[in-house]
Amino acid sequence: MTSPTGTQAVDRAAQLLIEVARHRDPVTFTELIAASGLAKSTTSRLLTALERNGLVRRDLAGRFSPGEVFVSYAWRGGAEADLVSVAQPVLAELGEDTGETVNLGVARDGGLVEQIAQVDSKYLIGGTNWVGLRVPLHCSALGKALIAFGGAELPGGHLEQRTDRTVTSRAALADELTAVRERGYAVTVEELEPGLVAVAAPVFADDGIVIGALSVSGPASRLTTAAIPAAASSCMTAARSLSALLGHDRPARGVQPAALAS
Amino acid sequence: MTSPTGTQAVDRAAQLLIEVARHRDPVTFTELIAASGLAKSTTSRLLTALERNGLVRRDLAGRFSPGEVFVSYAWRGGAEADLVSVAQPVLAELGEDTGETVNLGVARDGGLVEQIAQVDSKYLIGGTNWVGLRVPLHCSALGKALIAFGGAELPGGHLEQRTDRTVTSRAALADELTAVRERGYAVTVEELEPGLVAVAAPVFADDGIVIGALSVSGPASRLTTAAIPAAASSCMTAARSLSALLGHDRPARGVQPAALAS
DNA sequence: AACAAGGTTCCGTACTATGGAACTACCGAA
DNA sequence: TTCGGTAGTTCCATAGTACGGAACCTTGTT
Repeated sequence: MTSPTGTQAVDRAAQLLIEVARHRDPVTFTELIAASGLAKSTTSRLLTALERNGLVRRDLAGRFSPGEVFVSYAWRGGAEADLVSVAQPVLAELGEDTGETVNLGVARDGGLVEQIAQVDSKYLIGGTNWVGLRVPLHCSALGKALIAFGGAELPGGHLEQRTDRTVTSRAALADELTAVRERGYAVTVEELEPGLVAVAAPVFADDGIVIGALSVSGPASRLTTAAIPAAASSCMTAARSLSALLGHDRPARGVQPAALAS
Repeated sequence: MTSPTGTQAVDRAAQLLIEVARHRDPVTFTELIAASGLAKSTTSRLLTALERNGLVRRDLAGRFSPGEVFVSYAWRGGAEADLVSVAQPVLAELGEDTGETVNLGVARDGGLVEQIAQVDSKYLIGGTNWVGLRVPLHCSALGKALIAFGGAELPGGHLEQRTDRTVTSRAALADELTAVRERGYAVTVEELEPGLVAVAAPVFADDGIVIGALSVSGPASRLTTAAIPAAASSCMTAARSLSALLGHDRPARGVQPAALAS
């Protein structure tokens, strides 16, 4: 059986590249032969081509890691820029849906979450521009969503009491995070700022790790206990579709290894 | 003229992929045709193959950005893990050369630099294990090297006075950074901790941005004014060879576009 | 020294990739 | 609405690239 695409060589090379990029540690030539099912000579030729183009790198022991092209993409922050641009339409739709301020947040060092994209509320009373703003993990909906699903770690030390409703007990927080995992979304009610209520849901990358969270924020007067479930539901749907755009739960990735060999 | 490598299709696809990965913004099909000099049909076929394998992504407007494989590599922190492993032999040699404690540092949020790899001093009096330790940019050699070459930004606000020799005036610091750029290396003499002297030089990624710095640290008794230039010179040499390993100043990257077309 | 494992190069053949042309889709203008 | 122009995909016969078995080289092991 042959693939009728007219790109056999490229498909094979791409699968080798993916095999290298997905592994955390360098991959050996032999492992690549096993994984692809290709002939030694073919594998050697393809890998040499990938190496020549800077897509893979060979260390002194002859093992392969992703090459300079990957490295400079990552250092440049390409993934985050990409996330913002891919997310934009999703944020817009969520904003349309709920009418409230919508934010995309990612974890930062030091137990903080930074808002990296925003859609403004349709109401006169709504959030200001929070892009670039960093808030603590433990008292923001974005932060709780990140921690609950493994996208961030709560730092040691004192948990700042931002308002009289801020949860500062680690035990209480742990219980709440369990609830977050069960529900699929996080809520903060006036824990960061009096009168501010938010819900958030996690965003997954294609390999299942959490890379950020999506939130809907508004005044306590609109996001009442009764209104929260609907907002949370929209938020979760949006987060899921953003995850899907990033390749999470993608049903089948191109050619399967078995189909590579003749 | 043809390349006698037996990998024409893979080379061409790799060049298309690189063109997409290098650009900060999405690239159009037409730009890719121009850049590669290939026929429309060939370009279309190759791009479809890359897309099918998750190496590029096509947005709604039909423009191309790096695909999920790049995104998840970057989010996973693959580049940093890679840096540590690529750097290890270079650090080891620098340690051998100078006998002092050698560190690799990268910029973190909040005006800090984190040491992510280390080789211990050969002497009994030397640095302890600093891996994971974060120190301020303005009073560490690593930090100054990073700021001077654009790899980090000095945060606003108060510059902490760690010792009586810490430079806390922004004007004085600016002057010193100019000197760092001219010399190619940074020095701190008892500015972070009494008795501790260090020199550092920047490490460049393949596209010329600064991703980290390499330092040599020791007690003031050994790293005297007279001994500093030699240590700094070794440090710069090591930093340059590490940069070279990362592809910086690589003379020619594989096949040139002109050679792609038949 | 002989062997084994890991990788590369060689070379004739088979079949994959090529690119011109035809085709489709979409857009803006008249 | 029709019309041209631009952007991109599919088709197909042909050329020539990529294939893989086997020979060969290199390095580490018994």
